[in-house]
Amino acid sequence: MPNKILKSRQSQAINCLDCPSRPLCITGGLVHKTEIEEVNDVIMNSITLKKQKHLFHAHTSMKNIYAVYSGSCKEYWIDENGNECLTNFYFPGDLIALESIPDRTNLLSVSALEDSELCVLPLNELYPVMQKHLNVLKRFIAITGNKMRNDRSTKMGVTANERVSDFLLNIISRMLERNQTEKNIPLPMSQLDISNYLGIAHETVNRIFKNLKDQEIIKIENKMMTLLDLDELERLGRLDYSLK
Amino acid sequence: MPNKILKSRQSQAINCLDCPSRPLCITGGLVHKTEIEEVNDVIMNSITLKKQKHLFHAHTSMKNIYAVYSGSCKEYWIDENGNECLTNFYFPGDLIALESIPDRTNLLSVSALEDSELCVLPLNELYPVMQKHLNVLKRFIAITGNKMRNDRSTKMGVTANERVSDFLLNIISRMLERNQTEKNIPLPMSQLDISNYLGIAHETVNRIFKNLKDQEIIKIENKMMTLLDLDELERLGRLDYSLK
DNA sequence: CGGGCGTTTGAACGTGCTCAAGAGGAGTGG
DNA sequence: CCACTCCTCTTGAGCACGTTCAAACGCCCG
Repeated sequence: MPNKILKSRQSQAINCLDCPSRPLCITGGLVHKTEIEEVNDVIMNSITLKKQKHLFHAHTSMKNIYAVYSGSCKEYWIDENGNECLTNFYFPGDLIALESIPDRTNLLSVSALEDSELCVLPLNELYPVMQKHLNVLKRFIAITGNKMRNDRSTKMGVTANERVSDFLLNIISRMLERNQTEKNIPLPMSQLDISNYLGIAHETVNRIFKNLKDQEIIKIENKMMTLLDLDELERLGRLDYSLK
Repeated sequence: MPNKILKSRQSQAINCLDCPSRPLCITGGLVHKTEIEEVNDVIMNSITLKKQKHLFHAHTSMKNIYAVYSGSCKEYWIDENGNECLTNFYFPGDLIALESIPDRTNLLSVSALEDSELCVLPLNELYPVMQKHLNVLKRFIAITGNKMRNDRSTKMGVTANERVSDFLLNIISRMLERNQTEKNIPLPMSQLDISNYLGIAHETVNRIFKNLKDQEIIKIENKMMTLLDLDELERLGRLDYSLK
């Protein structure tokens, strides 16, 4: 696994208490300082991951879960024809590898969409903290529930237009949670990634993006999206994210 | 909520220790009798649910999770056009309402596909057992991970043939886990349910079923499926369930 | 400066949808 | 117990959306 640098977390001044993504992450909603600090103590290391480098590959063993501190990642597998099938995108505050817990095996690969930093949470050290602090236990289980909801919600659309609109609404909703404004939505993944995620030809994704831009519903330049007409985008999709 | 009968669990002689679905359910893998018994003690009641009756409706508050003891359920929501969008099927040993934990709100409805029995697990009473017994905590989190994997795996196919094949492979794999033989796979849901689940026209589902039957890959009669040619079904799908 | 990736656009084909209609089966009420 | 209704399953025909194939361009990165 080249280009992956492990650093002691202390030396980087990364700390849950002043992490901007804390509300979304595992210490989100916790009020007692001791609870937060005990989770923070579990996270000894962080990983710096250069663009396109892998956090882990499919069919490897898993010991840690990871929290995105900065940047973004994609999760995928390679099918029998060599196609890259994307299963998820991860942004700051998201936990990676929750799926790998049952048999401690990664069934999917994860790589960075851009230069990223990730916090390392050794699973075996996290369990005792959950046992000691009910609020940490509740928080962790709530996060797994939120992931189930999020994973479900992005692929319900039937037509290509619905799927792309729902995808954008999902990204927008997650970015607004992360204190981005609607003029400032990062889209770090390529259109090809989006097509592989949605199970749609990349030409179709491109044409739908063009339509959305021509109709002045969104604007995209330099991997950043500006939302111009939320009402119309919600009308095109099937989901209600209640973004108002 | 008509036709829903709550009984004291004791009076029904339903007990985790001799439940046939225990290996798949929350006490699966546990070896210490005290652990199993303390989980069992949390489950005071079971629910008898007649076919088509609801366990709960969307937009209601949630206090319990449910374990299917017998029968089967479907989970769905109604979109703005009144279409029933199926999100999951639940079989004996499966836990229902894990998604509802974050905000204690059901976003989806669940109803019975056939007469069913469900065990009621009050969430607030389950937390202390997880805190006390590391193995119960690990088991619960493993189940959430398994659900994430299962939810993901059924909708990756792009073509209608792939989606139907993957759906059948998923059902078969879950039924073999439940000690069914490949000559004896229950399909309690209607073709309409399957089409609503897969996001495919029900006519298309029917035609693909007809092809699978004509090619002697499967046989279906009276809501029971017989698997005749696993190799061919796996070739048609995209997933590898390694069912051999 | 060259190569490769990502994006854009066009044209033709084909899968799967829509609409329509009928048969079979289960459940309900008289 | 039968008749009626509704739901599910089945099959056909035409159409449309999205794919596939092809080609060209811009741009990032080495």
